[in-house]
Amino acid sequence: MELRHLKYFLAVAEELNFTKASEKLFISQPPLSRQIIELEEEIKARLFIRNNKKVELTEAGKYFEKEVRELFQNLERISIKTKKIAENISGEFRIAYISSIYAEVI
Amino acid sequence: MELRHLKYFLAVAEELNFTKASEKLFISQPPLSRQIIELEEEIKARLFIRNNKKVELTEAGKYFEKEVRELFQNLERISIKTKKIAENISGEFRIAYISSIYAEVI
DNA sequence: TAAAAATACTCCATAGGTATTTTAT
DNA sequence: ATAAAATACCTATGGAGTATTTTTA
Repeated sequence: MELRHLKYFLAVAEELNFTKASEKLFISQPPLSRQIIELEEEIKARLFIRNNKKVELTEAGKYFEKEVRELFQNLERISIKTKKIAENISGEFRIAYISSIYAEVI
Repeated sequence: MELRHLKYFLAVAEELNFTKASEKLFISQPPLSRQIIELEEEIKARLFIRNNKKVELTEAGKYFEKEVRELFQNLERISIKTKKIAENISGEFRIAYISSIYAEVI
């Protein structure tokens, strides 16, 4: 499983239409279908019902969507905070340096 | 960013040695180094210090490791529960079917 | 019969491999 | 002098595209 699978899943869960979701993702429909099938095979759970012309989320799919949305939000939050920590380290260093009576602005 | 990047990051964070981590991941060292650099570029934070022969986590890297570990645990939990829900749905259906007075064991 | 998903292939981008260089002790 | 990461380049797996078939309402 890769984040790609999860991202594609969210697009289909939102559009409930593989063709529309593929356009939104700027890929064609067949690879999108394949990635979703791969995901369903990997987690061993059917996520969509493609019975009656319209695509629906299964109960498992509904749960998965909610959780995967949170997971992406988490990842975003983690990435931003990691960047902030990296900046703060150099930030603190810069302040300490400037606060020296020998400091020059460079 | 893909889960691959995060998985590789955790391996290096654990081994603190790119060569050993690459062996553990069954890939060679150069692609591992590249994937880690890609990750650092994407989140715009240096995760490792490769100064003095030994690899160390930066402060940002330490935070990122902790959070990414949790993220993977979450993903595992989500996947398992999704599978359980999918099984329960068919499980309930089977019970409902068998409970019918017309039911046959098939 | 029409709209959309699945299948069958082809192509190509990039993950991964090999060889080598750089770096730091 | 050595151990390990980075760089350069090559290979090949699998993600994405195109054409077509299948499905079901």
